[in-house]
Amino acid sequence: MLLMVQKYKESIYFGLALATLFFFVKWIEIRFLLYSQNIEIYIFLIALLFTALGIWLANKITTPKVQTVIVEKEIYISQNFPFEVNQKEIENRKISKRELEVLTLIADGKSNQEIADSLFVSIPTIKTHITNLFEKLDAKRRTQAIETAKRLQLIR
Amino acid sequence: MLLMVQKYKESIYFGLALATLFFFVKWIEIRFLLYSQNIEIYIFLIALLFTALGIWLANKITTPKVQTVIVEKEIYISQNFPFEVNQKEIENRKISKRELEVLTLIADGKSNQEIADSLFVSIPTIKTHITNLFEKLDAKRRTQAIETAKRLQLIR
DNA sequence: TGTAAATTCATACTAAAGTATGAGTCAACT
DNA sequence: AGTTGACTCATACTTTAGTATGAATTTACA
Repeated sequence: MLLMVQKYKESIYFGLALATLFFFVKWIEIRFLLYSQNIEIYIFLIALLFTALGIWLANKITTPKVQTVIVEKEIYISQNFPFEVNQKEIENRKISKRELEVLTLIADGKSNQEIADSLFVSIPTIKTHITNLFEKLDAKRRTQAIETAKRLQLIR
Repeated sequence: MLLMVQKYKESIYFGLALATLFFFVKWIEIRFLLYSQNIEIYIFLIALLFTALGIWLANKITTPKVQTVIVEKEIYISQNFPFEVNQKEIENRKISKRELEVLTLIADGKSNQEIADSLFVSIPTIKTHITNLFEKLDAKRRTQAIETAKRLQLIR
């Protein structure tokens, strides 16, 4: 929407510039046609003028290339008092509710058997959840998953 | 140095384009002067052509506009402020220096292999340490050992 | 109503963790 | 010099964890 307004604006500029230059051109035309019949010089001057106009236009119109600079901002976490679950991170990593439950139980030091019993599901189910968790947390082991999850404030 | 070569190159481009367009212009001139005496249309076409040339040239010559966008990437660092090792508990449970090292690495999510590599000892040695740790921490698994150790403030 | 995501389960397998037992080395202490 | 505790290593074994693959079911949602 804004982009269209921008382009429209540039068109107006172009129109105005064209009009202004046309009058200027007319003036030159009169002078040259009066003093000289050398049409080539006349054309050359117009060419120069409109080349300049084109360059000016191009600089006006062209959208700047976007260079993204990533600045790493360190966020220090005080683990104790104001504990708040990093919901954003959980959503970003698409960790489901069930997976989060499993993750919490892993961090409590529970075995797969114990987790399965707690959630009234089978061990293969727990294993599937854990495998998916490892993927989402870039972890290779449950201990690593715990470390990452706590660092990211996904769990207490 | 290279920039001058670059500019020189662009000048050649400009010259060639100018020459080419001049011949083109001549051709249009002949056609239009033959079929029409309307000099305004002729000028308008030239204006358009050289505006286009200008735009093309500008894109060739000018250094691209760069808009720098700074994106802050959040890095979470658990800087647990008032952390103090519960030395008394460590002594009570007779956890040795080496065992504490191993415990810390376990909590970092390291595998036995990685821990062994870090401490320049063999895997069986690490296993022995861990077995002793489990005894001293009343833990059955490394995850449980982590949970207990953190709860007792033995490690960060 | 179809479809995508979440949840569940299974089987078969490999890899890693954990257990049990025994033993050697070394430094500190008596 | 002998004892003790910490640290080391090994071998053999069991158990648990983790991987791969496929599939059924439920649920939320356009």
